[in-house]
Amino acid sequence: MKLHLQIKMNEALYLRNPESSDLGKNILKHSVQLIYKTGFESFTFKKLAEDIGTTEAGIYRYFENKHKLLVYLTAWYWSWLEFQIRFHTNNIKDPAVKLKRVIKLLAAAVEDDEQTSYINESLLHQIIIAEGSKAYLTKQVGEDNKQQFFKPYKDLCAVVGTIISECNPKYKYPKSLASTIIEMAHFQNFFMNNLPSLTDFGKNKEESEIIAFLNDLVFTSLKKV
Amino acid sequence: MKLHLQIKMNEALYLRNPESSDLGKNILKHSVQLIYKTGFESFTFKKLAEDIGTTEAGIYRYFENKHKLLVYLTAWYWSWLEFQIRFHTNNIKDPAVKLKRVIKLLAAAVEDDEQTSYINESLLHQIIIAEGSKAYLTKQVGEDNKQQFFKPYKDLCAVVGTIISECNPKYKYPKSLASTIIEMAHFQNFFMNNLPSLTDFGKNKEESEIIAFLNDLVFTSLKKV
DNA sequence: TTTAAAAGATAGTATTGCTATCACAAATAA
DNA sequence: TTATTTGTGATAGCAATACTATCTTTTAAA
Repeated sequence: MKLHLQIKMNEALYLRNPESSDLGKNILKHSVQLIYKTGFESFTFKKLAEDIGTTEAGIYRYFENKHKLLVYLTAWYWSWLEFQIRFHTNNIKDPAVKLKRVIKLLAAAVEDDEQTSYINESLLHQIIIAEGSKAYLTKQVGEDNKQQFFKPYKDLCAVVGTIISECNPKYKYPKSLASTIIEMAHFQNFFMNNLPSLTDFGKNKEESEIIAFLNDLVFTSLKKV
Repeated sequence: MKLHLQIKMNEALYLRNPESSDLGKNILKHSVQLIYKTGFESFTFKKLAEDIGTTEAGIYRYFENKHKLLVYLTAWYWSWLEFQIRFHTNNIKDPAVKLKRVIKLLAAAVEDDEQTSYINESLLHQIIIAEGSKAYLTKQVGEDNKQQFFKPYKDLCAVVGTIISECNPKYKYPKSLASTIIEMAHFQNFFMNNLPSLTDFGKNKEESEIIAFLNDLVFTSLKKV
């Protein structure tokens, strides 16, 4: 049985649904590769078109601009990650065990799940680390938020926040702690690889150490006094 | 007595020292205002030149491109903040009291220190919140790091990390905790104002709550068992 | 089999991100 | 004092980016 996970995306993110055609799927696939390779700043629709073997105008029929495409990719990632979390924490009763699983899923490298789709999750994970926050660190964040572009991210935070509250119902900052561990799972990874003196993991560059750090951070915070 | 704080900047960040002339100082002053107003993405040297009343070519004589200017401004900010921290924690013996001061300085709105310089620290603080991470979230981060562009940021993290270690010498992640609280002081502020459901401060939007959250996070982590 | 939708091909335009050149004024050195 | 350097202003220009428009061909649904 070949299971195909379909993620329902916000329609305001695209002009034509990229999942509805080969060209659209190619846009997603090659944009992940190209952004990964060149970074978001020097990524252009022209280069993407050349990569795919189509024309610039062709890309513009799917996405209004590269910012929308980045928001699409990040939204897709957060939705996918929330599914992964629900799947891998299903039937776990102990919220602390659950939370540990979540932290591992957030901070561990993603193994590419080839049959899932035309999106390489492992590359996308790297994109989220380096470019993810650019999706919301803009002047249009308010507009974009009104259009619900960040719903998948907020949903994920809410899921994590709920587990935190299950661990300790008296803890006062479940949402902020949730967004902190999500952001730090990525930032500490970026720092470890690029500005290692900002972390304690510079020697080994092992993501297991990031996981240990986050576990320590979270579980001492949630310890009932 | 009018004290004038001079920050020694990395010379590779500029082509001509902006602190050495009126035009240069105007570039710094107006770039802070314009980036604050329009965001870094739509900020251009053309617009900046119009704002100042000079020409685009004039700006290019000082800075190679807008990325270098952003890195300059962030480096200036971190240097300035490190000075603030050293100044305001001077003679405090208890490292825990010191750390609390630091967290407050990181997370509290900056009151503009008019006589300090032609840079509006309060606006610059807002720029760091919204644009600061774009200084290093690029493909050139390795190159930029080699040229020591992020030294002020790393120095600040080191200072905070040292205080953390003074609080609890056995704590295993002083640097990562330092970078976490610095980043979160800014991100939680951005979230509070733009994506409030990612935080627990949405109702009141008081930065004192961010400070309380960070204090809780840090001091439970550092509690000796 | 017709007809509509998607894709390809090509053109064009405004803005961005620069570089180059020349003239002029002010500061500085001889 | 004159000569010379240095900074600034003004203008031009060019390649790349970020789109929009139109027309034709292919594909696929009715």
